[in-house]
Amino acid sequence: MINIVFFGTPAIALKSLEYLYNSDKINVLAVVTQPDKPAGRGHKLSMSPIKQFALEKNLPVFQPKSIRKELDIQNELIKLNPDFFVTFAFGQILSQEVLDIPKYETINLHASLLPKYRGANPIQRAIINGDKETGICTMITELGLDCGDVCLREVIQIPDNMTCVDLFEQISEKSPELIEKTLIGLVDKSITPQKQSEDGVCMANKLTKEETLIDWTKSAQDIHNLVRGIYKFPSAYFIHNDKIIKVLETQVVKESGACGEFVKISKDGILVGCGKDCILLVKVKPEGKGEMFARDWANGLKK
RNA sequence: CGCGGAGUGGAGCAGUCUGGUAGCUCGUCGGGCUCAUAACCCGAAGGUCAUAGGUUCAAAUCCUGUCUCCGCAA
Repeated sequence: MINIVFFGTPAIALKSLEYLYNSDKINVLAVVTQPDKPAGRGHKLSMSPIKQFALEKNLPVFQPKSIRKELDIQNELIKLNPDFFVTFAFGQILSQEVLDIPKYETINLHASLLPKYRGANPIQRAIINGDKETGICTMITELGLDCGDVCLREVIQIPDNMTCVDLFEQISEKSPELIEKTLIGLVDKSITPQKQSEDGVCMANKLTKEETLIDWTKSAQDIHNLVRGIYKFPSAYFIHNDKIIKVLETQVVKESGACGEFVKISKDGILVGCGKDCILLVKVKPEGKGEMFARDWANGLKK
């Protein structure tokens, strides 16, 4: 039986926690997650999905504002005498003192094929950049950002119409087993962590507001990649009559037209000119409104 | 009590300020035109205007409460 403490916060890590909790080879001693925060409309205090699960299963929950600074929580973790720490989208940087607590290592799951896309936002970046494949890695956590030795990796294909929501889903599905295999492999020494190559290191930075605004002078393919890369959240958008219009679904069409102009409105949607080819807006979400077909939105516009 | 937008035939909207016949762009159905059509022409069906009260001769419209959806911000 391998004893672990699970560090995680958002929904993408939930299946992994659940899987490890149900595994007969793994024993989850406790869960560490971000503090409850006022979130959403109305600023209601809400807890992370990971905490909700932990409460349901009566697992001990720790919620440090900063795990590096809160020695009392560190001491509690030491008392648990864990073999591993497992981190997955925890959202805080650990210190060497924390990394030294578990008997073996601290294992992190990162959602890219390292050393590509180190950092905060590997999933959406892979789609925005038009990559044909990405993946997940388990790695030994070291002090630098996602620079530790890689234990296991799994490739995930990105078809042309995959959205980040689909990719999140796949990563969420595939991660649990990879983590379990990693833990077992490290204990029985069947896995030897490999150094990351220095070639191909690149960072996946957080998205800025400017990046999510559609630039119609770019190629239709680039815009399409942006739209599906940040589908649902935060969504690519443009401004029309001073309102934010989010774009949820598009298709690249081999036609030409002036950048940003509505070239044609048909039952399929709104065809907009781009730097290269045209992009067909299929589904949009105007500010203050729900998701709708672009064609329906066009119907209601004043002529 | 973070800021704000919205609920009107099946869809998207206007009408609300200034109370007085339910409107627009589509869709659906029927008919016409056409070799044909997602195009065009003619016609029809379909709405207790989110909900509960109040004001009024009269409320989609003014006042009060409730429910629901959404954008920003975090």
